[in-house]
Amino acid sequence: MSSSTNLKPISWRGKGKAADSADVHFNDLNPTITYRQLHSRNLGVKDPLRVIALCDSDAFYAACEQIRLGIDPSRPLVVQQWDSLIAVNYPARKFGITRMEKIKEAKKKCPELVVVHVATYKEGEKEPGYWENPDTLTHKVSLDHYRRESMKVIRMFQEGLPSGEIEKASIDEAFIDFTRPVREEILRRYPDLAQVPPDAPQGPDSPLPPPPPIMWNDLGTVIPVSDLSPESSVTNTGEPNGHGLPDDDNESVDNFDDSITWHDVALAIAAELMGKIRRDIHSKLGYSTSAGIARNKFLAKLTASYKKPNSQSILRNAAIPSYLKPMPFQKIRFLGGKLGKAIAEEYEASTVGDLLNITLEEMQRKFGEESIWVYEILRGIDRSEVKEKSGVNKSMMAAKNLPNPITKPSQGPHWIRVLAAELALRLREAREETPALWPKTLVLHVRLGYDASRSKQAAFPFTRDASVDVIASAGDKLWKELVGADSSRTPPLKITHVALGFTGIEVMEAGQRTIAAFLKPPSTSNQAEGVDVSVKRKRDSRDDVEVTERVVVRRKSGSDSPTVSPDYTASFICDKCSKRISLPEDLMDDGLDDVIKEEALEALRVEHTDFHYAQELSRQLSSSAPPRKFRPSSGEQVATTKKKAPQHDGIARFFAAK
DNA sequence: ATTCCGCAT
DNA sequence: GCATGCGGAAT
Repeated sequence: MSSSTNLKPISWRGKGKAADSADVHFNDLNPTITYRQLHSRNLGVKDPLRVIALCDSDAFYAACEQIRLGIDPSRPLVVQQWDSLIAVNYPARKFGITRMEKIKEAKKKCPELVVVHVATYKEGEKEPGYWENPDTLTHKVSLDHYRRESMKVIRMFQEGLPSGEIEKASIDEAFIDFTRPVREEILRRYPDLAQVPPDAPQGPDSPLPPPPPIMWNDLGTVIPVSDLSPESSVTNTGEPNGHGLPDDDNESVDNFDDSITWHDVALAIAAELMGKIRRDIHSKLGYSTSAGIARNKFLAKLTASYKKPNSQSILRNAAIPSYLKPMPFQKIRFLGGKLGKAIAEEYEASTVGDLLNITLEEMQRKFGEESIWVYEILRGIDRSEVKEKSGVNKSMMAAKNLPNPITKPSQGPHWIRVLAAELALRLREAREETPALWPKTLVLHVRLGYDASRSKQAAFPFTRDASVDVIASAGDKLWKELVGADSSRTPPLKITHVALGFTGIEVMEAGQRTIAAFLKPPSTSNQAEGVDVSVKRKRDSRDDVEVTERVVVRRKSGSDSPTVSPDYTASFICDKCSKRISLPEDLMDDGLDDVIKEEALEALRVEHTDFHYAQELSRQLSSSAPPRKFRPSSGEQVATTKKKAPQHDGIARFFAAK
């Protein structure tokens, strides 16, 4: 009722401004493709040959455990977290087992069910493990294994598609932009199309010749053009199907061969490529996947759920209207929540078809300007791009609900230590992949009693060896600031949730990365020893310039006396800033090859020069964007910002000897 | 910077 | 539910 009035419209995801819906392009399901369009490279979301796929793993957590334990994939298996289930594989679904069910019930439905409890951190342990009887009072869930497996899958996408953009959308799914690889393949298969025929009536703007016929048979399930039954898209039969790929079958392979378009050819090629990668993933890693292939992200996502598990579905443009019409719109991404509910109530609607006669103006009046996004989605239009996200998250959080709430401030450090152990491990592993990964801040969240929650953040020291101790003590400090140390307080302390996390995690770019490549990775076996090079960033009040101090911290772990004055042999003096620029000292010990040192020094020199150049640019330029290599990876600009120096002004900063 | 919210898997 | 992750917005 009135609750729908003050609804915050969902965020506008498309880049551009709101479309004039007279933008015929997106409405045209059968555009004529010209040579110019085929040869063009940068049509973006308006590319008439755009092809996007969404590929996700079937019951991913369950599959992870099944593979880890070498269990026959046809056996019913669930993943348990405390008393409930967080994943149910397809064989188990056949017994009617669902998530959000108690293990008791599940076992009753299927006595031979394999139940695996998710790994947990035990207090004091540095690594998670699969313990006998994990207790929510003393243990903390670890999803590390799933993250690691997820990365393996993502890597296979990336390797299988050097020219395609990959957006990791969640732990078990990724969007893939096939537009470019498909175009390359079209030109490879039909080389004649590379040239505009001399007799083409309108030169490059002439339409392509008629497309070749398509053999869909092994490419996946083609969503039929005329099937109006909602059942087909909703039901999940959960066929027994642990084994081979592909299992796709087309009920109606061909009652549309005369209507084949070049976009269908593009879809078919994408399906071929997608199938190859999926088979590869299955044979190399063991995971079965499902994919949807269509002209944009939203349709790809919807299409992926057409048939699961272990299959792929293809949505031809011609089938879009009939596929969408009976679709319950609350299944659509971003319409699963409040907005979807409000719309359903407002118009007493449940399917996309029910909403098709609501005009744009009407919707905007009720739900705000931005509901054009909804209006378009209902018509199969989605202008959002596949944004390259290789899997390095911008934040990393470890959280714990406390069924047994903390009542005394002194209990904080215990859980903080557990969370810190997880963060340390995760950061270390992330850096095995991407050495040049640097978290900027550490945040501590706590929830008090019912609803109130507070958080506190602080800069995290720049250190390559972010050990449990470093993280935990930084966390403890935040805890003190947040909770205080006094155990006597007005409303008695009652903390039901603690979370510790890194934010602002960034990958160093080009020049910087070359340096990072030379950094010795922290010893994985014994990370308690070693030298931390941390840097304090301080503001110099006088001239508003950032100064840095180099701080060498020696960690405990028995043995050795602190080494304090490193011997800087490999260094140079920059004639621009007349600073001595040195290689990190830990590169200098353990008899590193001189040649390598030289290369590292050279990389450092290049990087340092780049740094000055970037500064130069940021001073001079105001209009044009800086070259990519000088931009922080997260996308904030360097050149256009008012700040005196780019955020990563440097590794130089960290390595410059005073 | 902090505190929310809402969305999603 | 739980454990995450993301982005936006109000303060």
